Amino acid sequence: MAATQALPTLDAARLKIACKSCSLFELCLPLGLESNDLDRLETIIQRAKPLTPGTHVFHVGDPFRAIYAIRSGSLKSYTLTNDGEEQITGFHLPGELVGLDAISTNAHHCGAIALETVSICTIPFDQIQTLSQTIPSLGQQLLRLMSMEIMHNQDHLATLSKKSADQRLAALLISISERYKRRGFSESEFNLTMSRGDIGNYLGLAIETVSRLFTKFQQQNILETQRKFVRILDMQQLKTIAGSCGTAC
Amino acid sequence: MAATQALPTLDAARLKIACKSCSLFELCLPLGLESNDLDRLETIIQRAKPLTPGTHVFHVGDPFRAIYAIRSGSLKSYTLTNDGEEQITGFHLPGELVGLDAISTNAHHCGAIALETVSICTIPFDQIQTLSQTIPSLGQQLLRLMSMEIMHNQDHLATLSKKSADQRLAALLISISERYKRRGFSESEFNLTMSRGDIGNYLGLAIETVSRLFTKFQQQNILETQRKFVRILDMQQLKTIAGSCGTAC
DNA sequence: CGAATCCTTGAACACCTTCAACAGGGGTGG
DNA sequence: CCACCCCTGTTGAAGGTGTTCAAGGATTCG
Repeated sequence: MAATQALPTLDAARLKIACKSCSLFELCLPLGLESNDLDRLETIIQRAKPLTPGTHVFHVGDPFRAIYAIRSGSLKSYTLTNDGEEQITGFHLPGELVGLDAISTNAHHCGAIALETVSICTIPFDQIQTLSQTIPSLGQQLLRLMSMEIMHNQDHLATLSKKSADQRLAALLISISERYKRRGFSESEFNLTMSRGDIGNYLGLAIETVSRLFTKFQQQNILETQRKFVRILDMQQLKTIAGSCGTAC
Repeated sequence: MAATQALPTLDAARLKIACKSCSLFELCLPLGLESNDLDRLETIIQRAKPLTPGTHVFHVGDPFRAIYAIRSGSLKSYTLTNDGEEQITGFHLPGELVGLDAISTNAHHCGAIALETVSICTIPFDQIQTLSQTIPSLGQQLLRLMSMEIMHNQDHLATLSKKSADQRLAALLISISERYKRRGFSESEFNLTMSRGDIGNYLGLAIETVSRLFTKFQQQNILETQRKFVRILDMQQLKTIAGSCGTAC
């Protein structure tokens, strides 16, 4: 059972500060694991050098070997449409997993690119599967995370299908704000790590429309922006715009 | 509604002809299972009376107890937007699983409604999890099916984000055609089980737009339609419209 | 047979896109 | 350090695609 071999002290130290002391613990794959199971998970996790902005974590079509958790920084994931255009499917913050869509085909259907300097935990999939057989809660957490991804995609799908441009941008800003908040950062001030073009691509809008919306929100005193920096001045109104459901949400 | 009479011998027979002889075997959850493992899976699968059109398989917010496989007929699944509107997230044919999005929250995020008379296999989730611990390939197949759902949602997301109304309807018709074909039905003639309103809702278009597109495709001799019946006359052109990538796809 | 529902068609309008030009940083090289 | 260039982002005007509003036709079901 304890395949964990004695490790050099340096590695042990590095591993020790890994998942157990990671502030993202409760958002990430290890959630729900016992301490000793966590130790076993940590032995299979690989932590490489940070990636520089614009670097691929994996490309579309790459063979599927691992899933990836973000330790710090942010990513965008994208698919290619059949005429070769990029469709951004999500922006990912620390604690989130990417690469889950590759399980069924054994090849990455999405690509993932660093939006800023990013630290990644690489988790080889065959080893997760092996571990899951003796750590049921690991497999369960993997299922939960995949289910969350399905839910999130469905929400975004509804956004693209039904909402106006204003609503879409408001919803994105709120989503980013809430995710930063959960990670202990300011919910009202942050730097967008993605370009206007990325935002437009993700929201199904032209880049010019996104730009105009930022201007408009600023004129309405909902936001204050300087290029990538955003300060939310009126969260309530932003939520009203996003949800268009009066005061309740 | 009517009393579910216990018919022991009939039930036993019905269970016996279950997954092993089901024509959907290779599309569904049992794929990849050994014969004896399949027997064990079949003991937990519940097969109730067919549902009548318009009946819910499960509602939004229902506690999560099981996932559901379609034996015959078709379903639509939908989420509710925060202002209470229905957003259809998918149309489902025999062999497909629904309810996978509920795993993370233990409550159904989507609802599912029968579009016609539908036979359902109910697979209690706690029992799948128990079984998966001794049948690894069952857990793997579940992961694969969830991954496929993620991929499918991402494709649809790209459709809503980038494609024109013509492209969206063409893509949907091709998707339905291909899925019928894989199940041994005609790829060029079928009955749409969903309404124009459902199609519009799914594709992010007004019902009037959908209606006009059907008229247009008919005038272009791509389709022949009589209300819900569709005959595809020019599959090649339909694919060209959907993909807008010349002759290749 | 009538009512209700679903679908179709027409016309005006709105929203967002496209095209075009310009502004403003950030980096590089002189 | 400044000038220059490139890239990103902003702004304006025109145009198109799909929506909305409105009315009429078809089908189903009681």
